[in-house]
Amino acid sequence: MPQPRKRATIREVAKATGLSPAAVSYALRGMQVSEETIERVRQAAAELGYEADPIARALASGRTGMIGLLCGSLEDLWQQALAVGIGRALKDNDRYALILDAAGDPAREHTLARQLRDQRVDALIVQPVDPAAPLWAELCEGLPVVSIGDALAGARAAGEVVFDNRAGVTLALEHLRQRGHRRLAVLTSTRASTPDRPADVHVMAEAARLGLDIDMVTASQSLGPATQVAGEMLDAGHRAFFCFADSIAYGVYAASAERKLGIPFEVSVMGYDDHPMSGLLTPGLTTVDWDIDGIVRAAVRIVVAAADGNPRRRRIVQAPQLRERGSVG
Amino acid sequence: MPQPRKRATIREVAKATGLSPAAVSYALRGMQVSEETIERVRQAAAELGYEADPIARALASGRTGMIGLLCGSLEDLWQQALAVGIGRALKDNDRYALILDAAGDPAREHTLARQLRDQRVDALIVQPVDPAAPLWAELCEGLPVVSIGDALAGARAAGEVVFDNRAGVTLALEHLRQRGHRRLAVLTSTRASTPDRPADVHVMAEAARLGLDIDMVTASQSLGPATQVAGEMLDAGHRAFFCFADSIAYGVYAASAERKLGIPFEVSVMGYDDHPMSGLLTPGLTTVDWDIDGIVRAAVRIVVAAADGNPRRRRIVQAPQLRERGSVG
DNA sequence: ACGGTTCAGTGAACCGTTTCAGTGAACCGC
DNA sequence: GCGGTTCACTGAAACGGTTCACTGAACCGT
Repeated sequence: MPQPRKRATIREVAKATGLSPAAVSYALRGMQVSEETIERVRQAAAELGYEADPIARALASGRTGMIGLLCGSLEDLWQQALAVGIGRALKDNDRYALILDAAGDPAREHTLARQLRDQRVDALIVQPVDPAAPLWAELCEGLPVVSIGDALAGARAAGEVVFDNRAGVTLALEHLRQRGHRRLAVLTSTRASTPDRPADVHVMAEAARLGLDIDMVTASQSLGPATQVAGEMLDAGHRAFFCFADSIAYGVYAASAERKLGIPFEVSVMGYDDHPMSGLLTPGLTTVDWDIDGIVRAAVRIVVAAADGNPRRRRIVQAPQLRERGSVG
Repeated sequence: MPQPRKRATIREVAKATGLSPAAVSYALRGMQVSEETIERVRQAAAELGYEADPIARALASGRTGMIGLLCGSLEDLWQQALAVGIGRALKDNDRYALILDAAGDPAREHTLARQLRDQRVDALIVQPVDPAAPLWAELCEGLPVVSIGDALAGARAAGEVVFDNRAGVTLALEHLRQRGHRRLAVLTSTRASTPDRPADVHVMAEAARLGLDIDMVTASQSLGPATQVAGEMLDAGHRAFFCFADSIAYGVYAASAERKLGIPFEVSVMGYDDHPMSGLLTPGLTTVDWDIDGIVRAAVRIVVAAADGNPRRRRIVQAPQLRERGSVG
């Protein structure tokens, strides 16, 4: 397709200043040239409306200045908030994010992760759907990867902001047990949709330890499907829910309302994440809070350092906090 | 940075098959070559693990297969939902989206829009913060642009999914008036933060027509700041709100709760958008529904056609619908 | 058997940068 | 005033594809 007005190239700037393209390239990045020449080049570039072509730059240099963000499942409101937060924080670091959505699908995660690498992102933040995939080891050599949520198995990640899901699950289940619930419906998320499902394993182990009788089923984090699944569990007689994402818990609210069942007197619900909307519901959703701002800050700090070539390999473990609001009777 | 295992290039595939690089390039895209050769090239490519480098491809051909999505303000839950929806719909069309967030800032919108063009996106979907910016005219020649929300002034857009904001505003204000409210606090969004603010103009005109006394102020769509602004208006004695985004209305809920003011008996709220969460609140948020699925479908259909080189220039006007749920007393 | 079309494939230019190796010239201490 | 650095800059080769203009062979009807 013919661009109507052709853009100025570096060669034209070179011609205009009587320098070589190489000198212009250096000047615009402030390397190896005299202050005076830099100024001259800047001026000429401004006059010609020249701006370096990011694609050509990426091809030649192998870097883009962008940071890839691969989300596990953007249906989830909490993950949406995380993505937006990371995007904003990166912007404050004069970087920008390429946001992609794996939609809870390991195969798609695989494809998109490679795609981001091929796009020459300087670093990658990933909230892995399948943290055990061999893919990560391959990616980690040659690209700094920061994982959020679960640690990447067998891969040298540049950083990790790990959720202590074991503690989070314990917190949630103990709370439910303390309130007298012995039989639970557990709605897990696509966030942990891999065969081994580390989070699910914790749930089963903890449930066993606490003597709880659980009925586990996977639910999507979008409201419609979550409501559907929650409804089925209600109809099956369940009255106490542990949802592995606040977004899923919202489905329990919706399904309960449809059936004229009141929360917390007839139905009890626990969430996981603490999305801002959870505090607005009536009653507020009791949930496990992961301090989203802290996660954003930590991940961005690590990833920006890594993208700049700073090798500090950090592992941050995020501690959960019970946020009691009244949805558990 | 040295890539540990170098990727195979097209020249290696050429060598392996005894063909020229050009022939391989054609073969992999199924042009001008015999079936037999195509098969041979495919096989060799698979064996070598060859995959075309998207950056080099973009530089040479000027296309990437990606579609840019420039959101007005991703703080807004509704716009988040829109972005996710568009991302998923594009995926179903074997395309993928590059999502960027203008954060309600026209200057940033300007920068990011050019950045997307420079990234060689095949087409652009934009939810303009400043639909009157001269930028759009410049972008539209050489790149198919589809706008959502407002039409782009003075630009030959490839398509438009326009919200009939005049009708939406009328619907909202008439509803409030009918319920007996004469004095309103209007919380507009950064979505319309340009000097002329077409949406704001509608509000003032309609308010004048209906004899309403309005007090208009801009609020951010994130919960914290929105709550802050709503609180100030409550403290100033306002008891009836028209919010130009459901996300802002959530702030009214929060601020009212803080002050122990009940909705709808002591405070009335109208939203604008209809985000799924609005139906979950108690009481449900009365709002103006824009049929987000329809918008997604329309925008994606147009943009995919445009990216494929199909020139049909469509303008779709979205009609609003009152979704009455009980937040207006 | 002949000019004219197709067909399958080639060679080289090109896309717009970056970067490596090198080149004078100026400058350094002694 | 001489070897050695540093400085400011240049030329050309990447980077990894696509595409334009051709070419030789096969095939066509007559």
